[in-house]
Amino acid sequence: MPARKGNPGDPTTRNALLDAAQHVMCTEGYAAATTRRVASEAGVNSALVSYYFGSLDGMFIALFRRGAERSFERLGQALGSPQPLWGFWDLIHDRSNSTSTMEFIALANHREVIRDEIADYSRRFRRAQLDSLTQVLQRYGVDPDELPASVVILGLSSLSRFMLIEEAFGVDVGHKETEAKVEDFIRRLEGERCPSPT
Amino acid sequence: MPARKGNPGDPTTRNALLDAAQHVMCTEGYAAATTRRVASEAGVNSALVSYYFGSLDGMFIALFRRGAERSFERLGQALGSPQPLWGFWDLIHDRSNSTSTMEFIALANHREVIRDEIADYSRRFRRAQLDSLTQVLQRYGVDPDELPASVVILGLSSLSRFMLIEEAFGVDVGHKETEAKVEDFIRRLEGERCPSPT
DNA sequence: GTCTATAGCTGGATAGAC
DNA sequence: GTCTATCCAGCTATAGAC
Repeated sequence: MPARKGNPGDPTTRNALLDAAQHVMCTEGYAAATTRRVASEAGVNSALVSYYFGSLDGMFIALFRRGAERSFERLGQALGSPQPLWGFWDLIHDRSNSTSTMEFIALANHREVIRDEIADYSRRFRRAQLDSLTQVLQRYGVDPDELPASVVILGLSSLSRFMLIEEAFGVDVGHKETEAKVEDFIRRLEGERCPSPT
Repeated sequence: MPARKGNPGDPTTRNALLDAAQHVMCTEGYAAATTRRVASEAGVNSALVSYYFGSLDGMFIALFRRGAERSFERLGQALGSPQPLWGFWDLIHDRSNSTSTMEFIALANHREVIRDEIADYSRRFRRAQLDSLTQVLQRYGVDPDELPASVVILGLSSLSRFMLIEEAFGVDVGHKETEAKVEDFIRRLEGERCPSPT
């Protein structure tokens, strides 16, 4: 189950390295996440990246997995809440995940191990979404021929990611209207958004 | 109007360099598009990258602009055709542009000049889409309060890009159904897709 | 225009001291 | 566990020959 090789070591330092890697990656792009840069951001020596993760690839995979596990947990919570559609929309519409996802996609373009990792995770994630939202929509009386759960999932996910990317560039033409339409749609099925009691 | 600096030089070599850059970028990621790698792919010496574009950034900008100009032309053709919605959908659903767009977005994350370039272009592109599709939808009798042109544009663009990215990873759960729904939507407004006479 | 050569960096990974 | 020191590879950009 380890990313590749590397030592168990001190989880504090290990996490500090992953935190640093995430930060550098999101603010300056994956190419800036070098061993030296990440280690210096974490306040430790660059040799520790090899020690903990075996290689840079190992570090990226460990980072991706950590994020994926967190996302998967949050997906479960969102879909199990009293307002699964609102929960889902809020989850994928979370800005903090978007940048890092984009970087991993670009990274995957030329690192095979990363690509495989993301593909696996995406399928698992999508399956969970489909299983859950199929039941939810049925409960709401939505005709699955008229509007399949897969279309709802892909529609919400893609709109959310697209707008987040554009906003990162300072482009937001038409976003207000589109967001309003999405929220109208959810509201019709699930009622007004209630603040989560957590 | 030049990207930055650089010499006019031989347009054949210049284009060969841009072609090579595009190829390397799409197949191995932007980080692989180094002066040496690109020049060697183009069959010339790496010093020519500096000669033609002044710097690597200059090369990326020149490459982006070349692609943007082509896309802008094609957008005009698509939106001016007898079936603007089909034309638009086919244009954005073109696989060959998707990879390169993704790389530029990632690149922009840590190269300011690239980010500015993309932001400018995106706004211009969106404006043209909005101006044109607003009229088209009106002609089709679509109520702009019910379904604003901006929502149609963002919806189609985001779905298309999202699915193309996923397919690049070998993930296509739910794509068939979603594509079918999109095409139903266009068909209702614009009729069966007619093969372009060109 | 296109080349060779090179200066000056920065990178990943590892050996070995502590 | 964490460090220093180091090897070697690869990069950008430029000077100058042809």
